[in-house]
Amino acid sequence: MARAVLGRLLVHDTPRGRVSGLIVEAEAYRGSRDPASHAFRGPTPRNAAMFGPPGHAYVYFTYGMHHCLNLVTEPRGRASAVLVRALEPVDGIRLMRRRRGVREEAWLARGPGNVARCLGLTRVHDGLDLTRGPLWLSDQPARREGRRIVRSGRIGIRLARERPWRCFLVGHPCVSGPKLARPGAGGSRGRAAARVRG
DNA sequence: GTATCGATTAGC
DNA sequence: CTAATCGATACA
Repeated sequence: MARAVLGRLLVHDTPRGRVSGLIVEAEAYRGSRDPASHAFRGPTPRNAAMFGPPGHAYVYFTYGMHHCLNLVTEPRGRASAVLVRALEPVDGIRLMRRRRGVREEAWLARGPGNVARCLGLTRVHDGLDLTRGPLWLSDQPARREGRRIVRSGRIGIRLARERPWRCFLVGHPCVSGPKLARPGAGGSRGRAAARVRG
């Protein structure tokens, strides 16, 4: 599913307008057999949506300040989800800029915390049915602009990081990751290269 | 009850 | 590299 959602349009319609973007990076998290998954130790109030029906959202709050969006992918009772790590902004770019305080389009929805911020998502949206809106995935065919899909280890976790369940569109400017130098973020070249190698 | 850490980010 | 900042988790 992490591969399958790449190039698909993710939309959030609200009174403030429509914001949307093409998914360009996603990570799979599996339940009971994935130590990195929030569902590894069984159901809790926080991860309940992961155990719910597929096609719903799992939105969690972390580091005391960020929200992250997952798409639940397996039948009720079997926890599994895909973390949306980056979008190519399509609709509502003005609103995204306002929410992020950033001008550059490629930075708006790079990283899972920024994806949720751009889309205006919080725990309120946890459990929403993605087939009914206002948060939904477009039926339009994937727009991958001819880019190849590759996999890598997952980012930002301690356990089971080697599992190749991060998928992204090669070379897409909106993809996150340690190999990308952010303008103004000096001196991370050597360390970043080492991390990519590992 | 307290201590620690996190599917992150921005800034130095 | 670290601060920010708070809910979840582990453990006494």
